[in-house]
Amino acid sequence: MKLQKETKVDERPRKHGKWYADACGTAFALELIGERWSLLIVRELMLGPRRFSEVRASLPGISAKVLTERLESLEEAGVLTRRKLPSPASVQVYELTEWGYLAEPAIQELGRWAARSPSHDPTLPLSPVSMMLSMRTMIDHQAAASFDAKVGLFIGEDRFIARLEGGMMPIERASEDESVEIAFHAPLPSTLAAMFYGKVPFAELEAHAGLVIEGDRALAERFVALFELPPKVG
Amino acid sequence: MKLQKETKVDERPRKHGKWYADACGTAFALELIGERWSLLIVRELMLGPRRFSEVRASLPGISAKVLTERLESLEEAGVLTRRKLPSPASVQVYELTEWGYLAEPAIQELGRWAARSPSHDPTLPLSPVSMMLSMRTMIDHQAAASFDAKVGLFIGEDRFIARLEGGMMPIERASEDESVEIAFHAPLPSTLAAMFYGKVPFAELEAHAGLVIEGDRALAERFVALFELPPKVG
DNA sequence: CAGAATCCCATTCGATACTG
DNA sequence: CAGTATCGAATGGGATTCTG
Repeated sequence: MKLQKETKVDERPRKHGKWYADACGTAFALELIGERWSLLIVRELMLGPRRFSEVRASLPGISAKVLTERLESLEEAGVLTRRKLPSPASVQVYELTEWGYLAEPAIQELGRWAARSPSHDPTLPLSPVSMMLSMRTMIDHQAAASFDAKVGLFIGEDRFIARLEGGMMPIERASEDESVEIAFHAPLPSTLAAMFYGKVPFAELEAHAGLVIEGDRALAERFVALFELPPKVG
Repeated sequence: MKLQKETKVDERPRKHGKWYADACGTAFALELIGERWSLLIVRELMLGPRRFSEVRASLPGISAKVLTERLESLEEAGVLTRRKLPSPASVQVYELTEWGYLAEPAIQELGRWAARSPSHDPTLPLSPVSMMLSMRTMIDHQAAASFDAKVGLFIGEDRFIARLEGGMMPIERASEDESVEIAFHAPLPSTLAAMFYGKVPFAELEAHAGLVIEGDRALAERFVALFELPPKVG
């Protein structure tokens, strides 16, 4: 109960709604997720609930303080909720709200746009979740329409399943040892990036990057061919 | 030439690429346009080149300093260029690059998403450009496919022409007294918002909000019916 | 591990004044 | 009009410490 600080009368201190007085939806979006790190936190939760330390580990450079603050304001904005997992686990996780999950197209469009910049550097590290989301962004829906498959994408400890069907490709964290038609095991997200976007041949990545492919290789080739980075401008 | 400041060795001070070390396109987008005000500046240029003072006037609360800084970093990022208009005018304007114009879908998706928030307040002021962009966002492309028209949208001093054709609706600033099939004159952007999104009847806005409609009113009704805000979540 | 609380410096912002 | 210069205040955010 500190009562000092008489230099400012503190009329409506902050909470969102402070930055831009603008009815434009874009401006309002920026009030909600326009602070540094906010949108990347949303991105990390896009494929399911995560714990504080998991989010922090995926965001190189964020401090505990800032992550705490951002999680608070995102919760307040209704983008995510904090939830206590059932009994035995009993661990706290952060999960997007229904509306929070609807931010995916916006995240994708931003990524698609930035990827077309002449100055985008794709050699930096990448989180497993952002690699998965980029695949959902860059998939050729036309070509994928005639391709049904269940594909395992295993990056280090992170295990995902992509269900390709009718041109759509939802991705979830793999519950357990689910059966898949093809499985890609990679030590790092960037290995998959080299394969899907760099079109580096399987053999090379298997020899030098620790890639392991299970299942029909011709099918794997067809799957990889579904993904392509948008053309640069200029 | 101040040479003090030995407290920091200043290795690679800034320039974009500083914030997030992340190959994810979304993260890179945030490096480029994630600073406060940046994306709104891009928005204001989305319908054509503008002068410093015009941008400033559309962004309530931005200071000259910050606008100058943002224009510089956006130019550096390749999002916009500064250009001197031909001879008689000889005035400086800022214009998006080809790639800068490609940001529109990202801006739209952010706006569409935010508009679905339960806490979005649509009663705040709105710039003419953001009203126009929102119309491009909220148009029902299905319904618009069978509707060809040239529509004038005149907000105070700002004059726009929307060319509805094949479900698309490019909007440009009106060059002069171009002929249109319908024209809406409104003193404020919010008047149009009330009409297109609030579905306030023409008569009421004509009586109390200074709305003036030229052309076939039945056609105008059909046109207005093409626009609708996305449903709130919840 | 998840976070709250402090400390404290660097950066950023906005207001104002000034200039070509 | 289109910025530049300066200054004080607010904010940001990293590091560290503490707690359940």
